[in-house]
Amino acid sequence: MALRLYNTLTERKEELVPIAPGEVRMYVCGITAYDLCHLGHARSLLVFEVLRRYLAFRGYRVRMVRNFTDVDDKIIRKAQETGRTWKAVADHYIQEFQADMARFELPPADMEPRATDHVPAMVALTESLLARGLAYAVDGDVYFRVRGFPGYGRLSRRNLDDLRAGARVEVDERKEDPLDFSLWKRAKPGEPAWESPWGPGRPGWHIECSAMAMELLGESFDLHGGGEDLIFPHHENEIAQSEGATGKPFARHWVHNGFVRIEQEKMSKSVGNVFTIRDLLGKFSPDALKLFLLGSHYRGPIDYAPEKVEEAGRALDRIRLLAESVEALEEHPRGGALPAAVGAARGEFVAAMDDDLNTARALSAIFTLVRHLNGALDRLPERRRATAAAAAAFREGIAAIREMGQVLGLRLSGGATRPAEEAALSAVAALLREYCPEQVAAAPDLSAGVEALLARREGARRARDFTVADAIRRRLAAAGIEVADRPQGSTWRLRTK
RNA sequence: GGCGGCGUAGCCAAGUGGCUAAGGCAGAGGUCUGCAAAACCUUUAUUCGGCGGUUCGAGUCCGCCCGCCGCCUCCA
Repeated sequence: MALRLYNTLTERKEELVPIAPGEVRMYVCGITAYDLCHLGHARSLLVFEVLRRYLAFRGYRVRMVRNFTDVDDKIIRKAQETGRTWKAVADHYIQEFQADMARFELPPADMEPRATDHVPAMVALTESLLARGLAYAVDGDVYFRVRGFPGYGRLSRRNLDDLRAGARVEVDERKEDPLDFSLWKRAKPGEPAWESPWGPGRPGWHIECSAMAMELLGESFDLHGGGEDLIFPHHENEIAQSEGATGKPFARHWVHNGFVRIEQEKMSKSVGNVFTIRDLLGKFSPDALKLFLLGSHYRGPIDYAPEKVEEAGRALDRIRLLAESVEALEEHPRGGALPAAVGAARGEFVAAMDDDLNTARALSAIFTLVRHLNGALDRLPERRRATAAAAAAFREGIAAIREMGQVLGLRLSGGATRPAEEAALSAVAALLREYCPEQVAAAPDLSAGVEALLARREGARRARDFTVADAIRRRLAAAGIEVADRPQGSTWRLRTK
């Protein structure tokens, strides 16, 4: 068994066979640094991070490159609008991107090149395309001659005549064919410029990725990815430029993720239905957002709605609560029931991931194991006494869940999110003023506050004043604090969203 | 117009022609509890947009129709 991944180029699932045995070299198109990232970016970022992690899990060394486009029309326009330099705009949004990645708990790629650090490679690539007759220069601009590259349209399955018929491209008199695209753009006054054989200018968008990918990964590498909207023209053009210049195959495997939609419509700025990563992570934990995104297959569309992320958060809590219960197990000679099914879950997880990164199915394997472990836990005396062997088996189960979760980029541990904590804290403060005013000063943090309220509640319970006891419990629950009454006393925990 | 995708339970969603159609959320009943919560157990699609066809057998393949979406211009 090996990983089979859908290849856009061949329209079928194909086994990923690295060119260099044991090592996968992958390039993923990164962001253009002119605005904050939204949920669509988050999905793409997550999908390829999961791919990378799964490859590592399968024993491959992985080299993943994700670029930054730090010079282009949109950046220049943003600079003009806001009175900053193009460089300041790009630097700023790259920093914001990195901050978002940290909040979303995704690590950086192995290499994160900026386009402007690789201009000489882009110039060289353009020169070699000119030398091969696949490009032509006009007044300081250089265009790729689409008709000169026979394979053009193979990735996106388009033929040039159809494209031309449907083309809504601005007619540029200087182009031989309307579909020819820029390799090099002559600088207008005030625009960023690098020296070149054709005069000062800057590289076109598509050539950036070709040049950086080949410089960092070699002329031929294993996998190239991005959102499905990049298939045409961006990736089509990358293939034409790269293979046109080298005569060698560029990327073997092309992987594209589907869109995030809002109420059946593509999320995009023109529609005005964009949710930034930043806003979403103010409301939801990274794990909940990830679980939501991984709940459907990466190639299909996914419809965003806040309730769905909340649902994912509830599902996630089941895993967290199980892990906490297992950590709290007490070893006892007369424990019970050994949990089984760890091996089966792992097998199903691998089978699912091998089948075109089917994270939804992989998650079902995890949740099935969660149910089995919970069931075994329920059969333990007081749900907490296990023999040494049983306790070890439970811990092995949790370790397996953590390991599988980790491949999916999930943390599956740790406390509640900061927003949840802040909301809980203010609710607790209000309850303290109402039920134990003398304790307000003595209970400065959440934990002390809840403990004081639980002590007050325990007093009420002893006095069989269930009205007060239940009111306190109900209002704590409303604040996200879940109280459980056990034979040994009451416990509490903060739920996440 | 060209190319591509989707339509599975109340909601989300997986499903590689063949045992009883994953999993999550929500709902109902039960166990536990002073009552709850959590957890577990049971339960919720004789059926996969519609109609035909291929096949011993189709959610899965083919055709047509209906509905939704995307790409063809910058876009994850």
